[in-house]
Amino acid sequence: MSQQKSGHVTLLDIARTSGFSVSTVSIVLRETPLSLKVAPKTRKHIREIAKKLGYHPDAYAQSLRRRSTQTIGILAFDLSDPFCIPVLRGIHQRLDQTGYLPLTMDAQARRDLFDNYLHLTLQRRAEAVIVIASWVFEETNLLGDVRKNNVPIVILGRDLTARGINSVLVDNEAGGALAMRHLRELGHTRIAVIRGPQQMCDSEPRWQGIQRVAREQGITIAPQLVFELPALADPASGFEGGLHITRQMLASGRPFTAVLAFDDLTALGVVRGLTAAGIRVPQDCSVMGFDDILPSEVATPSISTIRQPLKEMGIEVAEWALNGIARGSATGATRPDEPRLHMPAPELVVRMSTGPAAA
Amino acid sequence: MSQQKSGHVTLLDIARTSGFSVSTVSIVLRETPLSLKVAPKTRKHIREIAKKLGYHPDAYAQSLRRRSTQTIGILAFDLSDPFCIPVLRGIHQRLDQTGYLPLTMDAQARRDLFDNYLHLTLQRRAEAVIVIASWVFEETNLLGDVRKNNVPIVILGRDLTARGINSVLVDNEAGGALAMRHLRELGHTRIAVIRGPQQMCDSEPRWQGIQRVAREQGITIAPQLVFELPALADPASGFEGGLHITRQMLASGRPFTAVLAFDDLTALGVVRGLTAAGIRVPQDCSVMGFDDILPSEVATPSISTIRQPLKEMGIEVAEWALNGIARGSATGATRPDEPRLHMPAPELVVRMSTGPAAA
DNA sequence: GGTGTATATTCAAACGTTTGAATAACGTTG
DNA sequence: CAACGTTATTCAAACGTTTGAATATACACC
Repeated sequence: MSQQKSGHVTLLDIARTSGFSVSTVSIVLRETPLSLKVAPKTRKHIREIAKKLGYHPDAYAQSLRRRSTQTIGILAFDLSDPFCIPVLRGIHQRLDQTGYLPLTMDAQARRDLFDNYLHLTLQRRAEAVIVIASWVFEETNLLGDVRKNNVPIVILGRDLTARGINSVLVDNEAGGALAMRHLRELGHTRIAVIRGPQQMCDSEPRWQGIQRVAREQGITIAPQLVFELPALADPASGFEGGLHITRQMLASGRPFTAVLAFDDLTALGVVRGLTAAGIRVPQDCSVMGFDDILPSEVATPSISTIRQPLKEMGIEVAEWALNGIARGSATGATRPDEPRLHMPAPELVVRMSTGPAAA
Repeated sequence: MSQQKSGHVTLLDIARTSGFSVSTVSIVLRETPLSLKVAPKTRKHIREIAKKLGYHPDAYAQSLRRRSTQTIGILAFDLSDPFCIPVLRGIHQRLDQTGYLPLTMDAQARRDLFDNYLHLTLQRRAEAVIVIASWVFEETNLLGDVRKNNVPIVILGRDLTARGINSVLVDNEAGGALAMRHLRELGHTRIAVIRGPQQMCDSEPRWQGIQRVAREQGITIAPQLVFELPALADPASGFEGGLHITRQMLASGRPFTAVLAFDDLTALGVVRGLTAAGIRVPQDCSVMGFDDILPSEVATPSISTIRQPLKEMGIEVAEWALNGIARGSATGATRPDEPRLHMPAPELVVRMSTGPAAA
């Protein structure tokens, strides 16, 4: 049998077994133009041996030689956030057609891991970096090393165009507006709002959208019915937050017929709180979420929500990364274009948790 | 400025900038024993230049030279299956201490992608492969090439010891028994069971556990109240299945006070079906799930379920992978030990969806 | 002044590939 | 038969890194 040193089958193993040189073997297996000039019999022979030995070209050696790793680093801020998976799906879909391999890393909402993985990404010579950061994302010295090694970078979930980074994120203002308009059309006027945590960049624009529609529709949102989630790193904490705030709302005694929650998990917490108090959803009170994650769909009542086109956003961001790579190699240096911003419109998903305002 | 060819900062760049040789720079940056003999002034100087230039060692060149990639391939059958994330977390946790980088790939429940990624894993010279395959996982020619390249392989979610592969999976028999015993202790005797799809390896042992406890407790499960989910690739299809089967159950008119569902999504489908028919959970009918995924926790009523120690299983499987690597390098060839099987006990999680049997 | 030792730095080979240039073998042609 | 074209295969350098062996310098010792 072949006498490999590394335990892996190499071109040399095939060369020795077949009696041809390493070059010939490479040419045949890579199907270089030159391989057309190799006798068909030889080609067949070499390919058979490669298959029999279970040969797989060494991506490391190939990359070193070709000076391209065919890799794109994907840095997810927290994979357990249901937000991430559809985005990844979109990225994969776009990348699968290209031969680029996504190198996915999960920072688990930890700043130290995030920085760590960023270094790893550079070490692994990813040709571009995609950052998925829906949740808290303290500024890091991203720009420094990534720029120095002129690796194109794109971010999904935050607007960092101010830092010169191409960004894709949902149009949160439009989303807030969509949610508010839906409740208004159902006849609700006394609407409680649970805003997102201050630190989260999504919070403010959603609130702006809500207020805009309120103004347009000539209704006022009582300040006593506006609440704010506490800042917590754990994305699942929204549920507890929603539950807790609902208890407060009910205790205050102030009447309302609908709750507009910051996200789906918060909305699910609200449903729990209302149900515990004997208030039926949606007959007695409507509840509105944001994000459209799996639990909203399978809960009973299912949650009406605002859907982000996550998959499409993933495709878009992958496209940008590929563009960045293409541009980089074409000009030799990424010229500092005006950074681009893409804010796709979200979509209203009407389910069971919203209904006409009670008389 | 440095005149790199590849766009990346290399040792050569640092050497030229600092006036020392590539070797010296490498020795200093790698902090080899030899580096103790390099003048402190020189060391400092070199390190500063490296930092200033934003140098990151090229993992590809390193791996080639060191003949070790410090990479473990993780092949998830479907990342959107909530089952996967906690497992990944466990794997990460164990691996983070070791310097090994998990190379995670999502086969999206597609056979072709799975095979594809397996090849990629070998090309990328992963030193071990972890397969996470909770859902359908048709036999592939895994064994062939992976074995030929003597890469240790471990699987989580199926028992493949018969094929000589170390396997970790929850004790499904015990889980089924746990669920059944819980319902029995609440006084239920007329229990409907929704079995998993035939093709899924978890289905049979769970069913065995259920039957064992039924026998022990001297109750019989009416064959008319035993249903089976259809085989579908989409892990989220359990919800539809549960809903559909519930409608059948109700239509049949046969009385029952509890439903033991194959998994959580199925249970959520059952709740939807029952609620739609005006049957209250758990007052009129209890519902039991299996898996403990996020939706079960945040739905109202939350779902009583059987929790798999997914994170611990991830840690275990990572441990085995590391062992496999250590052993391989020690002996030069993996000797065909008796493959190991680890079946951790699951845990009962009592929530809101189960209660005393109605009189 | 030759030999030895400690200190500081560099040489050069190797890892597995790819690929432009070189070579060999074999007609064909002038 | 020498010069040339094809055709089929191999040489050798390079990618960026690591590292055992080699070298160079200084400094003492007998």
